[in-house]
Amino acid sequence: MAPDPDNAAGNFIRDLIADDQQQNTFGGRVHTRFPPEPNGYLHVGHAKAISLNNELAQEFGGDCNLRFDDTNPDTEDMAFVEAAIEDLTWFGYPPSGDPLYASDYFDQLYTWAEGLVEAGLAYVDEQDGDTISAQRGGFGQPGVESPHRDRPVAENLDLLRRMRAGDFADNAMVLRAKIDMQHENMQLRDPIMYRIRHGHHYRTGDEWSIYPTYDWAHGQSDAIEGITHSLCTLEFDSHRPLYDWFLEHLPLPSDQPRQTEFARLELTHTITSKRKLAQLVADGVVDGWDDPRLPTLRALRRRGYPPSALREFTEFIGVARTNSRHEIELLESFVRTELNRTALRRLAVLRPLRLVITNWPTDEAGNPVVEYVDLVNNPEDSDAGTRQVPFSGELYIEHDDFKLDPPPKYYRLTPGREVRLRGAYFVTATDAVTDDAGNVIEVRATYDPDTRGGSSPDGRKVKSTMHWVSAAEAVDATVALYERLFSAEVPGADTGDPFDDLDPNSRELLAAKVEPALAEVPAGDVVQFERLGYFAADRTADGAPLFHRTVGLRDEWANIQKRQNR
RNA sequence: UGGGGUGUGGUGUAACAGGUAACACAGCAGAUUCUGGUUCUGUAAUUAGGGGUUCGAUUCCUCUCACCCCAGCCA
Repeated sequence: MAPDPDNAAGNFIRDLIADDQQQNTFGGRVHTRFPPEPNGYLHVGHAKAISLNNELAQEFGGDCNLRFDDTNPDTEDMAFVEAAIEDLTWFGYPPSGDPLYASDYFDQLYTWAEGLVEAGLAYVDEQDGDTISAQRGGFGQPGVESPHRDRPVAENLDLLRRMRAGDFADNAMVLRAKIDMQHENMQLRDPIMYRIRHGHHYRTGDEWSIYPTYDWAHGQSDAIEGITHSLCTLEFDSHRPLYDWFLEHLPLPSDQPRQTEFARLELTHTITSKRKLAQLVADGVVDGWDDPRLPTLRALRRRGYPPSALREFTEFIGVARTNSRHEIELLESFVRTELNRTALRRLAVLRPLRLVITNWPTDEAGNPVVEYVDLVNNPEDSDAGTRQVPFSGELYIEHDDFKLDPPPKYYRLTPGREVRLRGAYFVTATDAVTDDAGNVIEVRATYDPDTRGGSSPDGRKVKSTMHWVSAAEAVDATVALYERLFSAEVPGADTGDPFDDLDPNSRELLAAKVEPALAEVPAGDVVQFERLGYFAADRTADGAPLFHRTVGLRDEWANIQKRQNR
C-alpha cells in the first residue's frame, strides 16, 4: 500500500538531492552510506536511517555503502558486525558487497594528519583531559589556547610519529586541529583528532596505538568512498562546520561530500539509547537482545514484525528536521495491515474454560464423537484454502467469552443465550459449574445439530461467534503476551530515569490450548489466533510450542469496557 | 549564559514563486460481517503568541515565547 503520492510524507532530503541532480552537483552521482558503530545491535531508530539511505540511493540510481564506523577499540566487536549484517538482510537491505570499515582507512587518515601538521594546522597537546576541557571555555565564554599550540612543526611531527609508534601511555597526549579557541561553535575550539589507546582493536589488532575520533574519521571516510550525501541525525548539526573544515584542508580524491542532518526516529513507550538497552539486557529485565519486548531489529523479527511493514512505516513517516516522537500505534497499524493480508487464521484458546455439550452424541464406548469441520485459512486470501479441525462435545472456550452475569453490551455466551462456535455449531448455555470461590470452572450447553457449519437453516441470527478448541485433540502451548516495556509514553519523562517507567508485568506467560495444526507451524511464521491477535511461532528451550504475541487485533470490546469504567 | 536548530488537529506528516489547511494513525457515530477483526460511510479537531506588509499570510518582515542540540581523548 504505497502512500498516495499527492500526500506522501515529506522528505526534504529527496528534494535536495533532486536539486543536486538538476544542477549536476556531484556529476550527477548519488552515493550514500549507513555507518553503524559495531558496539551494539541495530534497532528501530537505525531502521529509519537504513531505509532512508538505501531508498534514496536506489531512487537516484546510486549506491549505499555499509560502513562500520570502528574507530574505538574499547567497545567494538566482530560479533556486532555479523549481527548487523544479519539484521540488515532480514530488514531487506543486505549489503551490496563486502562491508566497508573506517579502520581500513587508518593509513590514509594518518597520512593526511601528518599533512595537516606540516601545514601548521594540527598540533600535539600533552595536557590532561581535564585541562583541555577546562581550556575549552563554555557557552558564551571564549576558550584559552593551549601552551603547546604553537609548537614547531618538526616537534609536532616527531611527537605524532612517536604517538603512533606507541612510545606513550594511554591518554598521554592527543593530536588537535588548530582552528579557533574563541569560536562560538564549541566544536571548532581545537577539536581532538587522535587519542592514544593501547587496547586491542577487533580488526587492526595491535597495529595502532592511536585512534581517530569520530570527527576526524567520518567525513574523510565519506570522501574516500566517494559519498556524495552524508546523512546523519540532528545532534551532528554543530559538527558540520568541522566536517567541512577537515575536508577543505585535505587533498581529496573526489568531490567534497556534504553532510545533511535529519531528526532521528523516536517512538512512544520506547527507548533507543544503546546504553540503556544494554542495561536492560545486563540487568536481566529482558531475556536477551532478541527479547520480543525490545526495539532491536532482532527482537522485532522474533516478535513477528514483517520487515515489509517496518519498511513501509519508515518510508511513510518521511524525513524532517523536527524533533518528534511517533506513536507506536502507527507502527502497529502497519504490522496489522500486512499481517491481516498474509497471516493464516487459527484457533487458540489462551485462558481455557471447559465447555461441555450435554446433548452431543457418544460412540459405542461412551466417548464423545469427534467430527471434523472445515475452516477458512484466510478470508483475505482465497488461495489460502481451508483446513479440517476436530470438534467434539468437550471443548475449551476463552474464559472471557462466558459470563454468568453479563455486563451491558456483552454479547458473548451467557446462560440462555445462543452463540456460534466458529464454523461448527450454534450452542446455547444452560448452566455453569462454579468452584467454592464462585469462579466458573465449566460451562454446560446444548447444541443445535441443524446448524452444522455455523449457520441455521431457519435463518436465525446469533449475536456472536467464538473460537474454540476440542479438548481431547487440543495441543498445549505456551503463549507470551506482551505489553509495552515502558508504560509511560515518554519513558523517564517524570523522573529522568526511563527505568522508573518499566512495566513489571510487560510479559505474561499463559498455558494455552491450541488447535492441532498449530503444533506444526515453523518457528518464525506468524499466524492469526482468531479474535485475539497475531502470534509468532517459536519453541521453548525443550522444544514445546511457544507463541509470541506480535500485536493484538483492534479490540472494540476493550474500548467499550474502557468507556464503561470511566 | 554564546552558537545552532525546530514550532501546523491528540500524534506524526503535507500544502507554501502568498489564494483561504489535507493525509495517516488515534477518537467518536453508524453500516456490513460466521473474527466486537477486515471493509465501508460519516464526524469532531490544527497553523506557538503579538505586531506589520497585502484585497488576501501556515507561507513574507518583525518582536516575543517554548522546546531540542553543542563545553567526551563516545559516536
